[in-house]
Amino acid sequence: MRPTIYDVAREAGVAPSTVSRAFSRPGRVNPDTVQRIRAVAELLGYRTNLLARALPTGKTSMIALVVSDITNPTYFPVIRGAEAAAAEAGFTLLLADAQESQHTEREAIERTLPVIEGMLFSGPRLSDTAIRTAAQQVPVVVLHRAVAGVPAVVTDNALGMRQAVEHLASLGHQSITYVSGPEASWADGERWRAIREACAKLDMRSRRIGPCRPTMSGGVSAVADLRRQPCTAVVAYNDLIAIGLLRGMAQAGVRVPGDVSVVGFDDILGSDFCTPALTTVAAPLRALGTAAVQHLITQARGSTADLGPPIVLPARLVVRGSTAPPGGGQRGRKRISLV
Amino acid sequence: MRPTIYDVAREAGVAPSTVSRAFSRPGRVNPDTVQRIRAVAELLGYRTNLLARALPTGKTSMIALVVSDITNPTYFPVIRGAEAAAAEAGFTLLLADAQESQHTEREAIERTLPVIEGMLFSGPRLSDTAIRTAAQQVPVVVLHRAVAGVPAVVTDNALGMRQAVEHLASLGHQSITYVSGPEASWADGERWRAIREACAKLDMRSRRIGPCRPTMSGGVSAVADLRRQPCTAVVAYNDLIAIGLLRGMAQAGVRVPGDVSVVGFDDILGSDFCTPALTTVAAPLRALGTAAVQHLITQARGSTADLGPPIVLPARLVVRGSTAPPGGGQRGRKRISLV
DNA sequence: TTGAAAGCGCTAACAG
DNA sequence: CTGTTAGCGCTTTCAA
Repeated sequence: MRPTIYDVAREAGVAPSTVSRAFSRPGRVNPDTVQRIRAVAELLGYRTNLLARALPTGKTSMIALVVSDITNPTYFPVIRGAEAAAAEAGFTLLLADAQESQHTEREAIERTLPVIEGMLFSGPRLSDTAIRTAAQQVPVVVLHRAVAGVPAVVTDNALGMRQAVEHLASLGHQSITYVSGPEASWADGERWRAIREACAKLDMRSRRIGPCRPTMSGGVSAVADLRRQPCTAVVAYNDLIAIGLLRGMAQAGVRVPGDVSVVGFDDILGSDFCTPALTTVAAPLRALGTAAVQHLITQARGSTADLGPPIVLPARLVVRGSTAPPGGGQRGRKRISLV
Repeated sequence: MRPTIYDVAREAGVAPSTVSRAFSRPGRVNPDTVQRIRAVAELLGYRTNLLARALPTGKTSMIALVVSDITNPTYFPVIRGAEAAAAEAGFTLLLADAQESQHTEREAIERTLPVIEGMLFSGPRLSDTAIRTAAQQVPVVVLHRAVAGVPAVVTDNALGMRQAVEHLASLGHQSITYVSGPEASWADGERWRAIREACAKLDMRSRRIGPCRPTMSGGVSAVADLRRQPCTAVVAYNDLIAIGLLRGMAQAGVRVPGDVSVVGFDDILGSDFCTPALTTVAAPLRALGTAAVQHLITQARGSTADLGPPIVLPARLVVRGSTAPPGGGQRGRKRISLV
């Protein structure tokens, strides 16, 4: 059996409550006593049972991360960042996958709610109200999306897209086609708006096609649409779509970046494997995870819940091989980067 | 406040213990009473507090997955599979990252041990004895590695490598160079041995270079070694190395698969993005995760711990564009697959 | 089949 | 600063 505070108390010749104090608020105990208790505990291999502690206090040292679809490579860096930040703060991360289903997402909430001190939603499919309801029961932070009244951490989509547009402009492109993602997506709206505005400012034309499933095959099938109304530069909702475009174009004999330049969004793993390597707006995915966890823990432990506006993390353009001046033939090929 | 069994008991006009029974062993309660209790519970929005249940029973419905390095894309599908299987069985998954550090891995174990019903290790860096020690305290399943006396789920490395060798043989290659992974890796040993044996059987020569960090840059730097002793076919320890090789060779002006064929292992996300798309041994990553969780839960809930031999899951070769007959010049290019 | 009572390991008042 | 005394919400004997 695992030793308990009672075992330690007996060995150390103190009351159980003193042992408890020695671990939870060492300041309130005689330093010598703490020493002794620590020593005995060490000897016996005692470790406080977080579960038992949680019952009276409600402090479980656990937070849950609910991702809308664990299959989406975008979320992996987020998970990593969240895990790292949680571990650093002494928290354990529960991972739940909503599998793109509102029902499953609700289930996950119900199941973990009594066990956790806070909940992170990455790309939730839930309605704003559903999220607000959850937020009333437990501290919540939403990622990749802004929900009024709920703390959020998001990518600076506008900043990223502006850089993409400026990059294309500087290469000499006159117009941009945006291949949009899921219709209901908050991020999609933001990205498209940013492109339109940036184009307007630079006297470029902008056009939008889609919506398009945010997957590689979604991108492949968007190529047909794209060829119907040719253009020299396309920006995709995300990397998966962009890579699909690359694929589809290669098949169709369209050269990238010779005939058309392609820009992605996210900088997922693999966006530098493809040929040509993808020029893309790198979202601060890992940082999003860390920031969200920190925000959540502050909220959970801190007294006042002054949420403030969403935390916006900067995105930055990574120029690789898929963009070049219009009509540049093979010229862009040399840009393939090894990073 | 969340309703408790006491609230339900009062409303339903029964004793709290009866409510408890109604949920934990409905068989031992009058069906009508169960009905009534269920109804009241539903009405009040009661859900049993897993934490509180866990204290007296030790059944937390949680299992931990400790991955050696959450950064490694190989583990993504494993995590997915594990999460899915856990959720299906009504378990919640705790995720911990050992960050390639034995110390962190130990910490994770210590921290989660009292909270969980079982523990999964994916590619642990711990010694066999350390793992066995953990296995004495709580049900354990190890992935990607065989540890005597501890249940394990592994890839059929030999089967996979045999297919790779046969494929290369059928293309007409006479010898194979294996670019090995981390020295201490159990899987590396298995893979190299399988190649040697398969080559011997087919009258092919085999050679091994490395060890090599299992990363893309590891692969890039292995190219120098490779060029010192030219060959027509190379098999890499994993996809990351293989993709690095592709990169390094492209830079060095070596054509793949024209001048040399390359085969990877794992079939990670992105191995089909690269150019040429990588021929690789697809490890049953997702299945590994699911199987491990199922095995673990059986063990945790089942009475007798008859572990038996490791569960071995089949691997299969996925032929894409990076392999072709030796001296085939550009011939292989057409093989690029879209899948 | 049901109720009463004790306790899981820990914390949190409240005295001393 | 430390000991005593109640619980946290649930399960589990033990009687009835």
